[in-house]
Amino acid sequence: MRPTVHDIAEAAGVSLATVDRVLNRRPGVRAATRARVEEAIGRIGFVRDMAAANLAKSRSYSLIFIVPGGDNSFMVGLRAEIDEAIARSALERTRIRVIDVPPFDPARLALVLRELEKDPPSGLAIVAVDAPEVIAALDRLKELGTAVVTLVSDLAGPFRDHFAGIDNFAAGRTAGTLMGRFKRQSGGRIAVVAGSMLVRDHQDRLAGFRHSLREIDPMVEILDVMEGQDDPKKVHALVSRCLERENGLAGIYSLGAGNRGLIRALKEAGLGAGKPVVIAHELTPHTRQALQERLIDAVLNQDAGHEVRSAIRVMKAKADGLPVIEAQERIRIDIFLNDNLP
Amino acid sequence: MRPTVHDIAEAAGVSLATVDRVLNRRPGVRAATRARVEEAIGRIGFVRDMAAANLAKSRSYSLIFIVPGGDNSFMVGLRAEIDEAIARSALERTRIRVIDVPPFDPARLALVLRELEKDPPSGLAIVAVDAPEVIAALDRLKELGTAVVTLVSDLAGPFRDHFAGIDNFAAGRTAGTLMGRFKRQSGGRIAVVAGSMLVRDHQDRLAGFRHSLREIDPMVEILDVMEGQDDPKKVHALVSRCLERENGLAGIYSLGAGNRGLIRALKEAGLGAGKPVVIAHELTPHTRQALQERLIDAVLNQDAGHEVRSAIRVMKAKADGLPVIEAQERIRIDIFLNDNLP
DNA sequence: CTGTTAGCGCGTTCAG
DNA sequence: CTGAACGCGCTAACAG
Repeated sequence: MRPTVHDIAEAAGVSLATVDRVLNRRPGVRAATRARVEEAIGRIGFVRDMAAANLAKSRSYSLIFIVPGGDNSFMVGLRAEIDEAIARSALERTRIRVIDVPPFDPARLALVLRELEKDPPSGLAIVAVDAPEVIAALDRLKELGTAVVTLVSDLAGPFRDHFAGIDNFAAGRTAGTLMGRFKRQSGGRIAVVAGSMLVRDHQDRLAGFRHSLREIDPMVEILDVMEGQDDPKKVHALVSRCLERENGLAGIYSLGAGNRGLIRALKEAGLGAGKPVVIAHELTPHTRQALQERLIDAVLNQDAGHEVRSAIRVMKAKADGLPVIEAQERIRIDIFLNDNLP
Repeated sequence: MRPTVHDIAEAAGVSLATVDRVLNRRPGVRAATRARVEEAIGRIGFVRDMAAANLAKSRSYSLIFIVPGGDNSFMVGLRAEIDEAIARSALERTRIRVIDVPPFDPARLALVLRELEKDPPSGLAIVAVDAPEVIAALDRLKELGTAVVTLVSDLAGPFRDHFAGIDNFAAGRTAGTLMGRFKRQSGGRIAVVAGSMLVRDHQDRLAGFRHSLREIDPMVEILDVMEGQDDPKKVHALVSRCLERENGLAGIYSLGAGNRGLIRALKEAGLGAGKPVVIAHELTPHTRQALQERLIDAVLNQDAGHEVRSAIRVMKAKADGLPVIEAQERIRIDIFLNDNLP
């Protein structure tokens, strides 16, 4: 049988209340008594039963997710994963709420965060935009005791407790290597489609891609980045024009969203055997089908379900001051070919 | 506030004990009463607090892992992950025990399983060997109420509740596609090293590999499989001889363990630019370094830590008759290049 | 068949 | 500064 608070009390010759005060680092215990209790805790190897503690506190974690709205397939999938987590949350003393914000709107985001200060949640997971007012607001929430987790897009610095997302530089490097090795011959021109060069994820991916592709194949020519704003229509227009202009394109790297437009452009171009090697990000119904039809050669993915579950685990752990299992919370860069689709 | 058993009792006009009997499907309740209680449960939307229930029961899950001994790097890593889980298990009302068995020894395995019948654990995770006596023993344990999870190597059929491992056929297909696309020119001879063609994982991987590689490059010639018994020394001898004999080998697929031997043979051969494309399984310290030194081109991996944690979650859930989150328990086929190493 | 009561391990009053 | 007593949501004896 595992030792309990009673055992500590007995071993230290004090009462339960005193043990509790020591355990929860509350004032009102003489230093000597405290030392005695702590010694007893160490000696008998006590570990607190968090389940029982939470029951006694009737603690219920209030967790908030802030995600950008819009019809971006990836974000839609992310929302779906959060909804599933909400469905399960009743079982787990957890109240999860989602707040939608317009994409790429720091002012609005900061406003929402200020609102939260009135009733600070135990945890906040946020698809962050890198702006001073956002960082300031997060900082204040942290002061108020909220555990802050950045989701998908990171924000370097001390204003967050954890990042639930992938290493985008490594993802770009991986795409570069795959591109270099999938091409049938060295050299050639490579097109790159991004959402916007203003967000860090996309910058990092591009930098990684350039780096590793040039290393593998110095002869390659990487064309100017096309920015499609993650909008299928814009991406379609850009890629169509590019395919017309550039005869015999060797490859296309789509590092943002809006892949529906890319796929449509590829189909319309009706390329044959010499089709460019295409690498895209995020497994959605569209990219999945394109992979099966061999229109896309590889998809790099971040598992939104894993990100959401991980964010929840981390927020709870941080709220309780508990350690997290690093390996479990590492979000992998998934590589999908037509052969290993889930 | 969430409804509790008290609320049910009040709503149904019965006592707590009766509610408890209904909730736990225990006998001793008239059908009519039972119906009333069930109606009330549905009406007020009650969900049982498992943490409180487990506390009251002072339930503690006893979980057993059975893994083959030996110095195979992958299995060593698996054991390490189990040990970490054991270190955490004190916090989670879980007693985890590991039993080592000699590898590939069905008789011994069956014996160990028979021993367990005396005091059936709540859950059993086993790296299974596909043999009738093993299956029979597992079947009996299931009868006794043990949740059975196969680990790494599956056993098709109803004698297990869950498989914590990868789809090896898909893994082989993925390796085949990577091989076909990483080769600089079509055709050529490909060597395959396996542990033993008697285990299912290896059969499946080979079949998948053949399938997809032939589809991508029909001109390729796949040499006879070399069986190295997952033993570095044997693998080294086999590969060395093969490299000597086969001048200008286009690729090597190592679908088993013992990669230390493969790597040593590659180094000794001192191949230059025309070195074969090498694809191996399982990320270990050795394969990781070989990937960094560009001796190996890609490593397919199953995350042992994920497998262990997943097995534990599933055993607990099955023991409680709770549902599992399928997506969370799916073990991915990780693809590692030099760019995305964790 | 049904109800009463005493805990499970911990947190939190409210007296001393 | 310290201790006794009650309750969190649920289970399990033991009565009725």
